Amino acid sequence: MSGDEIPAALVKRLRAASGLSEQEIMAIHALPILVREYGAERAVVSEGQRAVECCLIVRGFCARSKTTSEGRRQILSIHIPGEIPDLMSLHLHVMDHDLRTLTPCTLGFVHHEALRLLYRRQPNLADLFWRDTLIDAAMFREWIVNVGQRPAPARLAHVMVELRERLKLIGRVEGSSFEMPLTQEQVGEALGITAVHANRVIKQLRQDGIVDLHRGRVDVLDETRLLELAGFDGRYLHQSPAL
DNA sequence: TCATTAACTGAGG
DNA sequence: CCTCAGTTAATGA
Repeated sequence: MSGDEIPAALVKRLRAASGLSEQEIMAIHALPILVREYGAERAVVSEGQRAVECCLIVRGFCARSKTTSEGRRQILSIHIPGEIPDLMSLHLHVMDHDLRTLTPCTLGFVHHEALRLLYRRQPNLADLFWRDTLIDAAMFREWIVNVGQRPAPARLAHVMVELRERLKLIGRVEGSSFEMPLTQEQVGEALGITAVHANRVIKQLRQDGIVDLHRGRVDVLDETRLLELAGFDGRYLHQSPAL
């Protein structure tokens, strides 16, 4: 990871939300960030822990999840480079869920104090992070509808389309194809189904000629039918600035 | 280790 | 009777 490229995806995302001044970009690049490497399926912060730093994803995919007393794990959200999944720990110090890696990851850690200082010096950035947190909450609402009300194929389709829209912000969609490097076990955890059933659903979408999930990549075969199946309405992502 | 598939089971419409 | 989904187990990449 070369020099000041650590917050590159973060800057891209914030830029997509609204303009960033040179000063604000410099302030982000000046953040003291401690970089650590993680393997796949590693705990970053766990429920009950007291967080003193926030985690910026530099490379790889992470997820927030909770595990029931019976040991069933539900993925609550998937996170991509440029995102700070545990921004809330700045105000809610004790974690109420787990943050873990899905794939091998490069993670950047910023102490809460450094973020507070940034907020004081760049109030516009504080607004942007606040906005980010609200969109995060909107994604949770959509996730609940997804897992609670959609049939499994539509659930998978919806997760795929949302992921694609977010990957677009950091320039990581290539034509009709994008990364979704989850194992079928992890797909099952996201959709609330077993890995075996996740396999059936993936197979069905492939056979129906809608979408192919293969070796951590999604290939969209039929955009129209994918959107229709997902019942996707991107309003909740609040990406279009002029509305 | 992960993905795939079959066979069986039961819930529910 | 049909669809959806969990369990178990075998097998392939």
